[in-house]
Amino acid sequence: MRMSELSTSTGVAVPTLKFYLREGLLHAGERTSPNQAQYDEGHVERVRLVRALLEVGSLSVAQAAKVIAALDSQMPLSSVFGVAQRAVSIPASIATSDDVDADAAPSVGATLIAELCERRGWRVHSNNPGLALAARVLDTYAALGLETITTAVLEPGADAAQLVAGADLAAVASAAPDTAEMTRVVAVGTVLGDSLLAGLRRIAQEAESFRRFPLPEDTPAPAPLTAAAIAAQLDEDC
Amino acid sequence: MRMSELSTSTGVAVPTLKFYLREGLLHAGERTSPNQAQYDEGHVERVRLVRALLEVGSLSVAQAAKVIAALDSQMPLSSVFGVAQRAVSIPASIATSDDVDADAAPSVGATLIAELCERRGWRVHSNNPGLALAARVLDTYAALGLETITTAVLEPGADAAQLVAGADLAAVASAAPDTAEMTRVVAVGTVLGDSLLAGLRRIAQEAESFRRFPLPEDTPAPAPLTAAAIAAQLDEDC
DNA sequence: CATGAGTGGATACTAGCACTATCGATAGTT
DNA sequence: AACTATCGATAGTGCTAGTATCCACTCATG
Repeated sequence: MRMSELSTSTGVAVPTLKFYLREGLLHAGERTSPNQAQYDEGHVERVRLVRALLEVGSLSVAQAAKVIAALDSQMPLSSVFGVAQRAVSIPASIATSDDVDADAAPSVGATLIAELCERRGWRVHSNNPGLALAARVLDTYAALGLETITTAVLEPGADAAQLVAGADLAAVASAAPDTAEMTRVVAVGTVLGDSLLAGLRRIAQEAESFRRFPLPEDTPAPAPLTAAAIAAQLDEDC
Repeated sequence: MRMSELSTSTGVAVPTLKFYLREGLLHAGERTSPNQAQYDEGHVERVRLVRALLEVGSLSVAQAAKVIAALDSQMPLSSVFGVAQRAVSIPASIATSDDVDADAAPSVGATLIAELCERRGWRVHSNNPGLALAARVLDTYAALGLETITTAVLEPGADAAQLVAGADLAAVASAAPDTAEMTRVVAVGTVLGDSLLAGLRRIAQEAESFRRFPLPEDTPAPAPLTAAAIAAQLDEDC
């Protein structure tokens, strides 16, 4: 398979493929001569994976490159988990707000999260990116004077997280063991799982809101949901 | 309060504040003369909210502007919910993959999601952005040949979503009713909640992974977690 | 009341990101 | 031989989120 064929069969433009090659998102094809190469199904699959990470997982090219590198090197599964987790984390770097109290207290959020882990017996390394991510959100709630959200949401959120994490691990276990599929499940599941969960949350929010605040009976209930209606949404931007 | 004071008390540079004014993220100050204006606590709060949406919620300026506009207009709560939900949605626009079968079947993901809602009695409008978001992720799993993830994760994910959604609504209910705080809770909770959940998920994943695959007993267990260790992570980039 | 820092507003510029276009020297195809 | 396609390199594009600069003005201070 030549590059143009790779292009047409993935729907990605040739210059973009070259770009991915440069950036290490796509491994080089097999050389047949100094300036000619052959690509195969593996490349097609790889491109699809890359597009999934970029478009659906909304990773940056650099982040995706890290995930890809972790897949390619024969890393232990646990490391792939870590890399995938880290890839999705946010650049961070909130400017240390100058006016705020500078006493050495290590931020409300950090304390709450540490306590949460303690309470639940969650053993994690202190470099787990989720710790900082969650702590920052809680700090932000506090900074906005909305700690009411924290109290209402933290415990149920932890329950939910535990539930999903169990399923995540089950997904890994259900993959053909020892194969490359296993690492792909870890990477893809970790990266795209956030989006899936976010989507389900939005649906559940609206459903729950209808449950709690039923419409006045004269308002028409939302039309029953069809797959076609959802598919229609897939074709347009927001 | 003048602009420079607003700047120092929020840690945001003056030109950036001007930029936010231009983009409608920040309402104009009270004029005292043709080219002079006064700002107050409301502006400080607003800037903090904006920074939270941008940095922690990682919204774009345009998305944040929509959320802000929803807060400012006296919208019904339910609409604010919708706007906030929509603001977090992803640009979408996956190129309709040319090679894939073009029979009118409305995508695996859409079908799965529609069935899920049916099964659980979730009543939602078909324009709920979560529907397309979740459906797209499922489609991506399928396109990558990883429907094993779907089967392992969809139901627990829905359980988790229900749990969080309940808490989200409880958070709204716990805010002082009728005040502007309520709408702020909706907006902030919706936008930042995704990040919180993502963080908790990463923590739970690692904890669960330790639970399922205990370390060989010679490996040292991770050091017990302290708030300070988490706070340390907050200060660096990835 | 002069002076200099600060202000609002407009316009222009910048860095980073994810491509996209073009070029020259080959290589395969007809 | 003619023509298209390819590799690799370099340069350019469009978008986003700010920065920087300029201007006319104004306010606080000396």
